[in-house]
Amino acid sequence: MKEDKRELIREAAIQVFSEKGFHQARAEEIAQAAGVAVGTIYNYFKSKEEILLDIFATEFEERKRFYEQLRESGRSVVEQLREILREHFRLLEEQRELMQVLLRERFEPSKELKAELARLYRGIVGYVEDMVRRGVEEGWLRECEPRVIAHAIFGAVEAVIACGLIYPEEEARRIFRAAPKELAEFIWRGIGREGG
Amino acid sequence: MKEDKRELIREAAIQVFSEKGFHQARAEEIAQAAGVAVGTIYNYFKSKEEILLDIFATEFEERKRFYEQLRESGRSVVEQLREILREHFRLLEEQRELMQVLLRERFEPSKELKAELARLYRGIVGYVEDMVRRGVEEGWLRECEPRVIAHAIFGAVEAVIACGLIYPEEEARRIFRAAPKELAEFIWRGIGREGG
Amino acid sequence: MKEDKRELIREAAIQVFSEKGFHQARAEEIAQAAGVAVGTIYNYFKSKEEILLDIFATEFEERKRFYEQLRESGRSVVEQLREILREHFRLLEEQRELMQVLLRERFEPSKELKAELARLYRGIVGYVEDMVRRGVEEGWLRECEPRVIAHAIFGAVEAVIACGLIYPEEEARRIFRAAPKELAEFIWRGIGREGG
Amino acid sequence: MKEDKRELIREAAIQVFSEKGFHQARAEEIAQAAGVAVGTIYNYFKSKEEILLDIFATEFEERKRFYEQLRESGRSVVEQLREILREHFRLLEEQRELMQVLLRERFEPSKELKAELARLYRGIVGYVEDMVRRGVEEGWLRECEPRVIAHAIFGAVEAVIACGLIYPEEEARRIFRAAPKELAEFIWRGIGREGG
DNA sequence: GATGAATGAGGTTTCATTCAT
DNA sequence: AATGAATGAAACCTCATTCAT
Repeated sequence: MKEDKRELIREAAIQVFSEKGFHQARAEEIAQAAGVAVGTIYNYFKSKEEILLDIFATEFEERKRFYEQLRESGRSVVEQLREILREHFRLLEEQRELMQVLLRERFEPSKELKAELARLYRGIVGYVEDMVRRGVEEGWLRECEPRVIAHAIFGAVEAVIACGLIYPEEEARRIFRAAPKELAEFIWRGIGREGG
Repeated sequence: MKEDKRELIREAAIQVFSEKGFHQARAEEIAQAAGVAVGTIYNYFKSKEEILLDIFATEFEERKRFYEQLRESGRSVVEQLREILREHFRLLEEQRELMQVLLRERFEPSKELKAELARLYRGIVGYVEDMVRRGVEEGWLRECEPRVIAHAIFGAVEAVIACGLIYPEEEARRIFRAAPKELAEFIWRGIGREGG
Repeated sequence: MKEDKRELIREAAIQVFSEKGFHQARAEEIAQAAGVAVGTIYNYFKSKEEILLDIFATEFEERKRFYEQLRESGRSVVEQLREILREHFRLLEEQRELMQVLLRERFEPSKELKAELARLYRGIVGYVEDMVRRGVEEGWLRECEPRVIAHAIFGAVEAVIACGLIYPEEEARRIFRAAPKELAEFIWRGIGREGG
Repeated sequence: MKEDKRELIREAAIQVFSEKGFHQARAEEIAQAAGVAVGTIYNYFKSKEEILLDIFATEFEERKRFYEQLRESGRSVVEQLREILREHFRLLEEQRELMQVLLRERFEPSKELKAELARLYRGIVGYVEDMVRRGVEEGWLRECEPRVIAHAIFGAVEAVIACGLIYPEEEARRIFRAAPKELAEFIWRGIGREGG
């Protein structure tokens, strides 16, 4: 019950942040979107910043679990990559607004958030990096700098996702339909063993 | 002379925006960084937003010229891609702060900026898209969705650049040294004709 | 039973008011200190202000009784004064926190409280004033303006008590030990008949 | 010019603080009383608290100078005491509102102010304490605890001054007229050498 | 053109009080 | 009677922008 209200506020915040961006989002708007009074927000979160941080933490926690399950699934690296892309774009369709927030506020430079966001972000990219490193060690992937490549992969995916912020609804949808296959191909060729 | 002062303010704004982010940057700070009074800023720019817009416009204008020259240089698509990456990372070293601003505020959703930024951004990616499309038509590149791939390329590069916001100075530099070659390889394999 | 709870809350309020002052004291803190829920406070008091008022009223009522008993005790004015000082400093040791509240919030100017506090305060000083007036009439004390002198006596005592708010614990205790005798001497010489 | 505005705001704050008390005084009211906009206050003071602190510091600085001049005036201790009382009551008539603020907010318990106010307050009482101590050493005053007596003197004076907060205007004025002589007598007898 | 003091709308957060359980 | 989550008015302070000098 108590957590329901907190969740309610978090969802409302995601919606408002995605529309206006973190700094433009007023506490009053979040409250309205959640159907509660302004004061109620502060019964569940210490500050507006804490809501954003909570959104990141929750989401990254979930991705972390996803990556860990994947890692232990015993599937091939190619399949793991495909799975990651599929999951990313599934989230994108289902939680478009959340994704927008994660994308936009990623580099939020306010002192208190910066360190924490960077930590969470690095954590996630770290999974891809590990995967690539193991792929190279096990001979599935060509020689490369796993950290650079991990960021490149992440960036490629995110940039395509960001089309949702840039192109009109219709065009965005067209892009998203083609994206998973295109990206998988692009990434696989980019790092796969020649002739693999 | 008149343009010197405007330029001075723009440079100062880049510096402050890169440190604090657009919304955290106070007009007073920009004025101080520029060595002028606050009022002076408003003799050259209508608002804080207009400075950001100007930064984007100027930078994108420059890139546009660069891409156009490149397109008419008659070089092969591979070489053009290499050249683009080289240029990107050159800018990154020389104008780290500017790049940070461009990255961070890209999705700035404020009403007035959004449309304009989207237009500028699409313009730039459009060049890569065109290049890829021609590459495919001319048989240099494999069959693909040029728009998706263009964004993927762009995103891959930007994500690696963004490492500068995430990793400590030392680590970032290490990444940047390896990045151009790694990325060129990644992208080229990703879109090149098999056996190309 | 009912009064026990009200008393419990009053005691808690004294403690919190003495630590933070009336305006800095939050209802939640008082509730916590009393070991009840916030709502319970409002079952016994109409408002936070009413608690403060009740603290003053209760305390002043008690002092009033003390002064009346003293007046009817038939003791000499000198002895009555000594008794008052003794009582004051006894209270100070026993109810340091209460005394701090009485001192600090005495001039609390909020509309509803002001008149009432002034009335209570004047009532108390009035006893000393009466005592001094009778002392003069009966020839025990020198000619003087009883009202001015009554306030002076009261002030002298309170200022010494206030040392507890100003000096560190240790120093305050040292002062308090010497205070009753010093003050009695000071006041007695100040208003006694010469050569008395 | 610049200091004029700061002074203007300080005066306005004294007026509002004296009417409503520090915590009840809203920044907006102070601004209105000063005939400036709210923001202007914050161009001259970091916070509302800083205004109060500034009022204390300025006033105490002035008193410090007064005490130091007095100390070096070579006058007898009796005369010095009379002079202090005269000055106190002169200020009271001229700057009734300021005195109310100094009295009321003296024990303000907010963390940041408390230490500073206590320091300033102790500084002032310290002068009286020194004077009494020298009086005792030089044989003008009877044996006593100078610190206790200094606070008693201060308190006696302040309590009489506080009548201005408690009694109606007319009655207060009547008290103030009699007060300096009465208090001087009271204090002098209280600490003077017998038969002095 | 340059200045920077003044402006005041607007934002976040607090907290006394209520009321359904 | 007791609870404590919800309320929302109110307060402090910020800062983009203006304009008289």
